[in-house]
Amino acid sequence: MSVRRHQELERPLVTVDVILFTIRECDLKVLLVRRRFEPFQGQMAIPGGFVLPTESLEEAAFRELREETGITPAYLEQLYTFGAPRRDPRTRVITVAYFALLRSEELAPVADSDASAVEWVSMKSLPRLAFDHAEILEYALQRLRAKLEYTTVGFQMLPREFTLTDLQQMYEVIYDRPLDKRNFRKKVLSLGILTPLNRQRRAGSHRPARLYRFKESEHGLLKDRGITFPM
Amino acid sequence: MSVRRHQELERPLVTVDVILFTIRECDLKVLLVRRRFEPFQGQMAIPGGFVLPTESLEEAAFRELREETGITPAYLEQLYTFGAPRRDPRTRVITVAYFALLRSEELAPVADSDASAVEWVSMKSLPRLAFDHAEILEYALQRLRAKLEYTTVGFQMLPREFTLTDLQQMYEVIYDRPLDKRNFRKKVLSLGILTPLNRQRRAGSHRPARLYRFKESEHGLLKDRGITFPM
DNA sequence: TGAATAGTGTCTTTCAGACAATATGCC
DNA sequence: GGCATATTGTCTGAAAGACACTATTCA
Repeated sequence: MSVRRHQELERPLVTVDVILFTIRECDLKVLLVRRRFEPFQGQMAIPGGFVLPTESLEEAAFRELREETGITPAYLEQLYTFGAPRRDPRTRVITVAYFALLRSEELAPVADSDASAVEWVSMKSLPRLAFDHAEILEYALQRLRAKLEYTTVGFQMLPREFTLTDLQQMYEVIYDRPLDKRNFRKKVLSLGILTPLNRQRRAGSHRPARLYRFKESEHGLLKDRGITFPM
Repeated sequence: MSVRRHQELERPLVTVDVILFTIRECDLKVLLVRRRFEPFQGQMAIPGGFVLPTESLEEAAFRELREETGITPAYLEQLYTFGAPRRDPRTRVITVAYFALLRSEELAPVADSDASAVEWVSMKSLPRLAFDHAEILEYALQRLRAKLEYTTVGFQMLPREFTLTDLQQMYEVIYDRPLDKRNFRKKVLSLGILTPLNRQRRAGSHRPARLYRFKESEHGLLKDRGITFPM
């Protein structure tokens, strides 16, 4: 069929939503906005907005996140496209969802924008969400867990310098189960993706912990395989 | 921003394209259509079309495939959404690509529809493709290879009854490298997902091969893990 | 010296991967 | 018997997973 014939068809709206995760207070948090208008006024929703005519989908994702929250994520990838006919009660809206990670050190003073109040919400105590956003978030969590098993994207949620305990806690929080400390460290260190630093972090009246850095440059972040948590 | 404010924005067209793979003549084939109109007239393209106002994206994928080729695939999942601003020279078109598998026994007499001639093309000798379809196809092949490693979707491309050699050849063709026969059989049989039949296939002046069936019912096709080819 | 967290090694089991000889059916 | 494909088992090395004690700092 020609494009011409379809110029008159009802064109759907296309939006881009961004699910942004980070680790904070030993907990997995997602960034949500509170809706100021109907429908679903007052409920929380995944930040997002319309795709502009001249930008790519990924550009739209970066822009919306920046506009709504002032944040540029450390990692961003396309998640899935949601297009059930009645997912928005007003009109047909097809949403390309993106999945993003933020370093916990860059939590920034979440600027709340013109249109919405922005909040970090624990994945363990999600409120009722607008539209089909609960489903989208569930899917994003699945993706996060899956990706942690065979890539090193998880490091994008840690501060640049971290302890092995920080790292283990990140996995434990996301998998929601404890890991064996010895096996975890053996595994991580054997991967050769960490640079031990000659500094330590002191945090109370106990032995200080060595700090490490992720060898980012050598690893494509996307194509790297080799991590096979869990244990 | 309200939907209202954006009613006037240039809305993109949204199409659904379906990359349909099967195994045929010991080769991985993809279903393509020859374009009858500009742009890219005469070139081959991935079958697809516009999403109708009341159907879901997945419904659109099934419908387009049926309309253009008369085929209903054994497996279908969303692949990725392509939305670069100039990927269609005429207007902004965002394409939700789907990834589908067909049993080789159901190759059917590919009905060529009103608008296009349909062909099975070897993945080893792809012609120049319309739009960004070469990129989409490359991505689909990556996904197919990845999925074969940790799911059993591959069985959706085999006839219902097959020999272990059939199965091994499928993996070899898709991975484009030979596998060890003994290790392959050991691995596959240990998974317990095959039902050996009391029948054999005779194919020439040599020992006949035992036939097997995939235990489809017990396996969710999507959530099943456990296969870890390659060898 | 007690409290709190950091750091470390062994054993067992499982699985991937290398490798070659025998079995069966048809001509 | 000769040809062509089907079928089968052992060994080795690597990695997963279970498991508990010592080290360091500070109050």
